[in-house]
Amino acid sequence: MMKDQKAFDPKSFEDKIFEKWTRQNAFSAKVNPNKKPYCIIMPPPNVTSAAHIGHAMDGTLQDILIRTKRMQGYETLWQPGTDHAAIATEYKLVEKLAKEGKTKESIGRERFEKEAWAWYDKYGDTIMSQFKKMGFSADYSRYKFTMDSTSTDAVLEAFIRLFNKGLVYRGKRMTNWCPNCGSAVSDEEVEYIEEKSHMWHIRYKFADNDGYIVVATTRPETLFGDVAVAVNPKDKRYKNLIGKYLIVPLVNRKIPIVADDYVDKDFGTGMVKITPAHDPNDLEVAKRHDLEIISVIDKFGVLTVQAGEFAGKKAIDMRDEIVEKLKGQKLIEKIEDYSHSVGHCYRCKQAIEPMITEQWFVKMSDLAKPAIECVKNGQLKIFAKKFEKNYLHWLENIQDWCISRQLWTGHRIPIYYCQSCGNIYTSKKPCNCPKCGSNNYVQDEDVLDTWFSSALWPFSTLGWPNDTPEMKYFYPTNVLVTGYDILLFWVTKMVYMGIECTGKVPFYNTILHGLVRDERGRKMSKSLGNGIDPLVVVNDYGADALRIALIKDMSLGMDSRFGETKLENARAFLNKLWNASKFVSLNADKFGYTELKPDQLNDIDKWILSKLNNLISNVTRNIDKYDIGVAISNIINFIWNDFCDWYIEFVKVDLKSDRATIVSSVLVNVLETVLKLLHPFAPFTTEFIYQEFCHEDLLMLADYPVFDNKLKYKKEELFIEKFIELIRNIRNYRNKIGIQQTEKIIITTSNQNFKLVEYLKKLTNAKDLIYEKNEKLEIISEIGMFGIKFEETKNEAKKKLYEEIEKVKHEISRSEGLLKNPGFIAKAPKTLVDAEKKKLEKNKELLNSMMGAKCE
RNA sequence: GGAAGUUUAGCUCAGCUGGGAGAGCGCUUGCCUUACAAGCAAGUGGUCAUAGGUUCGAGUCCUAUAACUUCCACCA
Repeated sequence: MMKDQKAFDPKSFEDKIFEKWTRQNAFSAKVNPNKKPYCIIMPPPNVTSAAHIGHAMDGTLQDILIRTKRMQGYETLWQPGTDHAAIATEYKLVEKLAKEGKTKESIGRERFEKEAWAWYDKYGDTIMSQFKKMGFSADYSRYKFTMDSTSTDAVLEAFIRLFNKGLVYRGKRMTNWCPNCGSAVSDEEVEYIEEKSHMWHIRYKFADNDGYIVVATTRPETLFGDVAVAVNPKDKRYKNLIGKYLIVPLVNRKIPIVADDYVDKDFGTGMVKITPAHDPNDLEVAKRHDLEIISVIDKFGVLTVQAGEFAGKKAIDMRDEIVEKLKGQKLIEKIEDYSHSVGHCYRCKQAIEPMITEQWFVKMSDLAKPAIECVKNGQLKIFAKKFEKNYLHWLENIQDWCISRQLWTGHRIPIYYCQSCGNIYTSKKPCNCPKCGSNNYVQDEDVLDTWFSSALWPFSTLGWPNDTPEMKYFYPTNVLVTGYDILLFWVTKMVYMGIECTGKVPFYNTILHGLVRDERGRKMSKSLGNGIDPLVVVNDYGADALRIALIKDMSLGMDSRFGETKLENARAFLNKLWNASKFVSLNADKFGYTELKPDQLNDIDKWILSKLNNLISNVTRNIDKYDIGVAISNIINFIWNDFCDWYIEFVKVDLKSDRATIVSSVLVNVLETVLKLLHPFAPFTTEFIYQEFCHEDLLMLADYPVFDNKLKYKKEELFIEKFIELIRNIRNYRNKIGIQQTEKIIITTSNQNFKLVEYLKKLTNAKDLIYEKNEKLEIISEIGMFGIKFEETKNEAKKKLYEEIEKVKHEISRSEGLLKNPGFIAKAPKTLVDAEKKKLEKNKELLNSMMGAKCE
């Protein structure tokens, strides 16, 4: 067991500990009216692939909160699940089928859906087993999936409610079309990428003479769809051209020159070709001028018959050929280099084609209002606060949400078209037309945007629309933890759908963390090959090291870097804890341990207990503020510095004395308390060590430590801090003058009342401490004057003393300057002025004694 | 074009409501001191991006500037 094991070896116990938790159902949540509920709904990872390091951080943060609250006596539910990610999954499935020489059409919708489910199950299982490896204490028995029956029921209910309220409508509008995915995508799913391209200046001849004008375009292949050329009405150059007609090159169609404010007369040539079928702005112009809409690119990105000889070929591939042809006809004025941003599908990275299609939309104006309000009035808080601006700005300017997707993966839209009477109706299950009773109906072919089901996730997982005990007890949930990158995609949707469907905000607090970048600060990506597999890390360093490395330097809303250095550091810390525990355990076996009795404690014991007590309040406060990185740093500093470097070193003295049982008891007490504080961060290691102390119960279900006023030993705490300073001074001093740490020295002091002799000797490696005044060198501390006996005076000693004197002199002049300043005396707080005066006095005394010390 | 964030030691980052610059890693020196060399002790290292301002006092508040990052919008 631990005592026989030289070093921390997480592989030897992690799986066993997890089994133990599982066997005791330690993760399971029940509706328990005797306890306060605390609930976190896990953001569902996409089933497109295994979990990555970002999920590891996201989950670690949630697990820390859940485990802390569980120990603090809340009934905690951490609700896990996964998301079907329609577009992304369909993309991967189609890719997979292509490798097998099939297409989705060739196997048909039914078989395709079967394939999809096999995929969902495979990755859902993979992700959950990864989460278990990382120690995430979610209630896996409640695993949900955005396509399972409960989620489907919620989706149908929500859709029908919105439809009946008139908040869902169908419209023929300009939408973002991904020719590669063969589907519309929402505004949020379009990613603008800066691309180097050209601006082609094309000549358009007049209909009635040989003259021409020049328009500039970045998309020459759309010219077949031109229905006008627009100029700004205020543009004097072209005023007399308005109303004249031009001929579209290559297709020889006659189009008018119109005037419209939309045109910027200073951009390009001040003339814009209007292609309403493939540009949202052009469409607006066309509407104003009652122009025809000519579609030249179809759903596959292929040119239509309108493109004449180019029809049937991919529009993007034909660009150069079209330009060549124009060149041949001397219709190209010039070609400029030009870089502009082009919309791309965020999944498949192909260029988006704006296209007029018929889609279903959710009307946003009414839904957005309460979602804005709840953040403004503080009902819903966003951490870090800076993101509230983004959130509000987004919702205040939101456009209607396109929710239909031309895919087979996802929830099929519950809309039916009666073939007999033309009625359009919605229903949870296929049913005869409610208007004419006909059974001749068809369901809409499209599926819903994945985010439609994700938007319902905080309550669909709890059983909504049914009035389940879970809904009553756990909803609204307490906190949502996710990356700031999906604040606008997802968080906003959950809020307005939550308020619309349940009348309540879905969660009170939102924590937004940053992205995990690689050690050099680069985004992790497949193309760079710098991605890190969490399971590989768990295998190499252990789950707890992974967790600590991920969150230690994290601050909310900021990207963080991650790599070997941090992992090694985290593992070193756990190894330190391991060895400290071994030390405590060995001594506990040898000397036993009891309840602490205050009258048996000396100043050093009180010091560590008081420090521990402070730690409890700091950690608790920081976790409540979601300063998770600060909280873990507090704990690490306490364990490594206060407990290991000082307290354990101090008590090595006591363990050889009749105080052995007393300090052994303090050691056990401090260790167990700190294990509890650390448990949410490093669950495996702490649980394992705790079990080594022969506990029947689980650490993860133990009571969380609370600040205890009785353990506040302010005086002793300060005194020992001074004592530690003294030891540091002596070590520093002897080091500077070249007496090695291993070499025994004799310390002298004039402080007859000094009681901590044995500790001082042990920690400075002194042979003896003798009472004697007027040493060659004096070390001043508030505890007294100490010196080191030398056989010879050394030059370094003189130098050192000189340096010290200079330092004190500097301090004196600083204090004097400050105290001479009338403004400071008048306006600074009294306590500060008094403290400064005291400091001055003390330093003057110190200087005197130093000047008195002689170096021969 | 609009907005937000960042800028502190060689590197990664802390620094709460303004009151003497911090940690870890790295580096230097000395140590296997019977829990731990994944360790111990000591040390080196910063005009807190720049310029102004408010204040008795500014890393901290205000105003500009610069660099980097991100989000939003997008003019053909």
